[in-house]
Amino acid sequence: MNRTGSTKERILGAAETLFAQRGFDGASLRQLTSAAGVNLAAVNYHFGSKEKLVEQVFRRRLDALNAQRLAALAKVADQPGTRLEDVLDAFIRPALELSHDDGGSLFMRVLARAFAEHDDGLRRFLSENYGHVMRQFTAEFARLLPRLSKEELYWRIDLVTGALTHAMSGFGMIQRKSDVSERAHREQTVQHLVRFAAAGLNAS
Amino acid sequence: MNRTGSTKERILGAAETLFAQRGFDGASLRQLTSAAGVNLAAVNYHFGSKEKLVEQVFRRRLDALNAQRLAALAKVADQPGTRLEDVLDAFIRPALELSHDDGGSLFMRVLARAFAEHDDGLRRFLSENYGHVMRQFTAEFARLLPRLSKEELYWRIDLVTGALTHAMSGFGMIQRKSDVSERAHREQTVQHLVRFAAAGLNAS
DNA sequence: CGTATGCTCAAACGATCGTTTGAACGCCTC
DNA sequence: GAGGCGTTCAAACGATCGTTTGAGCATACG
Repeated sequence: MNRTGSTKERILGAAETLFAQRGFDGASLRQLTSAAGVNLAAVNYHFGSKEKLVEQVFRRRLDALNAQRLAALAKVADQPGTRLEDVLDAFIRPALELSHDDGGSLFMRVLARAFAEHDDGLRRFLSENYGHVMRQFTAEFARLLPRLSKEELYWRIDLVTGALTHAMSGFGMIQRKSDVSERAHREQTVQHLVRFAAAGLNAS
Repeated sequence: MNRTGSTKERILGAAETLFAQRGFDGASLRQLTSAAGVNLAAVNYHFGSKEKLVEQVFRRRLDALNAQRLAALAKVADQPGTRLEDVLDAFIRPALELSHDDGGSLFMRVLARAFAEHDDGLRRFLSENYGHVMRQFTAEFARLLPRLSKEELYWRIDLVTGALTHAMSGFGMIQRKSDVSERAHREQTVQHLVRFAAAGLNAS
């Protein structure tokens, strides 16, 4: 039972953890408020409904993630010397850093769940609020891979996204060894992903 | 309301559809039995519980899928002329053919959900029943990619699995165009995936 | 014909769900 | 000190959940 921060922050933290562990349906408001150390009614008082709480859980992390992604992209986009790996790094690294923040790795599982849920309302929310980020990255990929048709490019970006989501959300078999620092492990992960994705995007 | 087949088959079909659409928690037995055109109590009578029904939904598709995968692998494994693309084809094509069968594409969404759920019981079930398939493919990949360390190989197979799951479960932006037959579209999809995955596995 | 057996049915069980309510509380301002 | 305001609280709301029950039905076998 978490006792630090405001009621809203405690709820958001507990929601992230429990949504990751049990899913949006599986985590009840009673479990959630109990873990947060707040009253059951606090969720509806502060957020209006469970659904709006889900939105705020996303907003808190994704606003920061996509700001970092766009800042990293801005440094390499439309530059003459930019390599494919640089753009991929701008796309991948902020996500991995988030997933190693406090509770951030749990959030990546929440995100993966959201993809799997296929919930139209949630997809619309994600598309409306963060679609422009994917569009900017796609434009830069198109610049660096001019020989790919638009359809082929979409396909491959989609496959990269799948590999990314899968890896970041903890599906993977790979675990950090005890003799490797977390920083070093994250760096290895970024490089594995960038190398794999660059090769895939560049294929034949 | 489906009226074809036995009660058990009708339940399995409706369960697959509703689990894909609403998730394991989100789909209630009342919705499910109503869609199947059977009595509410039929699920507990024929399957024992909702959880065991979930298991049977998996078993029905995965038994066939993995048998096809192993048969395809057996034709190319341990052969001198085998290319990486041949093994990937054996891994990818049966899954895509399943996902274009009647209701099969829904099942791939169920499978993606199961991954996202991180449910330990379900993961143990999948590992116990179908882990040997992944081990056989991994051994063949290791034979064809001798320069990769074991850790690197695991990493890349994991990323391939992520791209595969993502693509097959309908997350993708790519839709079949009306002037392309389903057979042709599936063939294109297989080739996109195999090319992307082969390049990724072979990276630097 | 009588009676097992396999299955289906409507009805109900207790539990848990998201949400709402109205009283009580702490704190600031007047 | 009185009153307003944002917040928290226990309690209850109706709805829906997975599961169980026992009667009723059909078919098969002696």
